[in-house]
Amino acid sequence: MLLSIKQEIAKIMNEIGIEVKSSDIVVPPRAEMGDLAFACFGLAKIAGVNPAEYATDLVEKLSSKLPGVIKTIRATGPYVNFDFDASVYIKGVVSQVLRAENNYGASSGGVGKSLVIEFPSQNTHKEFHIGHLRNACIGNTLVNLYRRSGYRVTAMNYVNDFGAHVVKCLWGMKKFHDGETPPVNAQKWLGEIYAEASNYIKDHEVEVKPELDALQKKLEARDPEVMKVFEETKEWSVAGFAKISKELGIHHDDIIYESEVKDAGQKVVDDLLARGIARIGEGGAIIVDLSEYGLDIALVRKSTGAGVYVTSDLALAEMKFKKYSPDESINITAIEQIHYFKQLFKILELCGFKGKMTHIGYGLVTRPEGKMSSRLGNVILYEDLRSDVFARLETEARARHAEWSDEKIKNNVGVLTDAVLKFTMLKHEAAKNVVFDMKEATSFEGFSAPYILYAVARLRKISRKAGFTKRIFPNYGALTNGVEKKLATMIAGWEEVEKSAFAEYNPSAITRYVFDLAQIVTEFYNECPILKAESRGVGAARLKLVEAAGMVLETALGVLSINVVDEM
RNA sequence: GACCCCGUAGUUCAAUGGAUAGAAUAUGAGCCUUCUAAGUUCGAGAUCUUGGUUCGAUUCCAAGCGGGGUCACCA
Repeated sequence: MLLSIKQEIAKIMNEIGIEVKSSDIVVPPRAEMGDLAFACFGLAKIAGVNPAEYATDLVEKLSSKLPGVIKTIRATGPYVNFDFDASVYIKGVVSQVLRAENNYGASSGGVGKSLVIEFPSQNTHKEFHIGHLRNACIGNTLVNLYRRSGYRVTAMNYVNDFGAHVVKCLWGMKKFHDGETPPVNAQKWLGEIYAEASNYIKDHEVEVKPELDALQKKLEARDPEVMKVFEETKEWSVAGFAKISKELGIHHDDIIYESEVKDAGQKVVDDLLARGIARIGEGGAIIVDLSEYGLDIALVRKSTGAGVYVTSDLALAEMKFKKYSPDESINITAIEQIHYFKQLFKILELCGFKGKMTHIGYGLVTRPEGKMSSRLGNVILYEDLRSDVFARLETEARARHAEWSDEKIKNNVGVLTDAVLKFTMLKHEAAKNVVFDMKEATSFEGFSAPYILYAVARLRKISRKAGFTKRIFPNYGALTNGVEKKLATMIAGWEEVEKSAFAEYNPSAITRYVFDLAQIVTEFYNECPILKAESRGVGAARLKLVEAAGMVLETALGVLSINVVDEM
């Protein structure tokens, strides 16, 4: 509604020869400036008149042509301000949202286009840590955003199951945990062993290197005894990841293992060499010199003949483009790989790949306490974080709801835990670091998931209790509080928030919006009674606003893959 | 050394070439016979420095200072 009003005003202005875009018409910073505003500086300059005069003039030209929803138009200095008829406007917003339901804000810009998005691309035999969690949250949100705008999306996971990390893990298992029975969460156990081994190796590199090299050779030679352990442990990781994916709402359409593309990658390197894109560098290693593009030199094969990360990535890209011919390919990784991806994309471009390739880098996630355990170093495991959050929220919930069954506590707190984790991972722009402060994240105050879910729970409660009002004719004309219009504008703002979050690959725009909306919902909750409204018509109209607000809140949270609860 | 990113209330984050730079926390003072006080109202508090472009710069440009990251055999 808000967007269409802007478009309509822009269209009317275009018709009388004034060149503006709908995005030039904005919601002004303060309510007394009206519901929409247009700044005349630019046009006044072109016309060679002073902006205030231009504004006065424009008001005169437009006043007879405006759509019905605009009650008044006035010049305030160099600005033109538009005021809405609250009744027409609120009714318009509410009916548009309730008609579109969860599709409110979705578009069809991507129909006919396709996209591959690769995340979180964790390794087997290693931990699923807090960084993977952030990766998955960003990935989920982007997948949802692309699908909502009509793209055919292939969510892909590229899992590295073959490399030095596997050797370290298997070595550590033999050295420190030989003969032990793995716990229920064997995936997590492997990750811990990897971290343990990795830390140990760092301090004892010289003495253990021969053992590691020997094990690597055996693995590469597919020694039956080593392969047996490798296959078994890989399966533990894979099964564990599947469980986590389910828990987080990740659905991958395709999972590729590095071992499947490793050999093909070497062929790509041969091809690069044959085409003169790559050449032989120091010590016989194969390199691609990208210094003319300001990207230094990329190593694509070690002097030993072994592949490196980019070797397999090149083959993966080839496979991706061949299989899905995407219009865009997106990779989500930690931000320090930004240079690596610039190199990879440049090499692909030199090979003739034409599709758009995007890398989205995210910043570090840490906890304020710093190191958690000497054995794990700074690694924060997803499972550990999750159970910490769960325990904290469970205490709260039990204190508030002594009558709730264990089952109910478990379900309710489970949803809340998931929401806390996801919201915290997405609250800042991807490229920025996040400090996971337990107290802040699980707090029910401020910029947090519980605050928002609480607002949703309250809205749902009103809807349940006010069922009878549904038969009453809503009296939008009697909504004169001001908060109602404010809420309508915030609800209507979702259309543009979704568009910009999508255009800028920025899930944090959604977390902020959801919080802003929850705040106004809470203000509305306090200011505008429904069950005890001045009249039944007012109550009915407000109930419509409650339903529309709830719909948009749940839609926006849904884009973030966050579920809601009925009660808190 | 080169390249990339960043610098906004005590702290964590927003925003915009334009109206009085928004929130959250922390801090001070209030509000529960009222649809859940896991809430809410009010107060105080910030654009690293110096130049430049502009009618207008926190935003764009340059330099400096400060922080982070990367720069062929690591993933």
